Amino acid sequence: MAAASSSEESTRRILAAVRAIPAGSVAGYGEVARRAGLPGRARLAARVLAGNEDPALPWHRVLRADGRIAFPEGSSGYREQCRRLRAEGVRVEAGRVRRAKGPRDLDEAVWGPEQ
DNA sequence: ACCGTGACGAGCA
DNA sequence: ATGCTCGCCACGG
Repeated sequence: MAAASSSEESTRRILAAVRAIPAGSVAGYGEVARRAGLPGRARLAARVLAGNEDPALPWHRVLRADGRIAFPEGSSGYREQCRRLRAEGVRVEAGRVRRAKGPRDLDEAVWGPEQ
């Protein structure tokens, strides 16, 4: 699949990738970018979310690669994201999504729905 | 055109 | 785990 060219299309693809994250699971910015056909463009994914206005977009399911919430702790965005994630049954502790411990498939198991 | 900034990420100390 | 550097790139000043 060819990489997206116009910024408009990149934005469209990134939004589609975010909408594709199932409720109860999360994805990293870089992962979203990859799924959008834009490897290495995590910052673009972040920018797109920052400018999004669609209230139906599940932006709260996107986290940093280390599982932490990207907003500064205590900010309104931080609190809102925490709240929305918990409402979907995602475990959040100290601004970071709780992953089960132990070896597992890195992608699906780590970022998949809480077990 | 240059530079600082940012809802980032991988690598390395 | 924590912190830093560097790569990435769109934007605003």
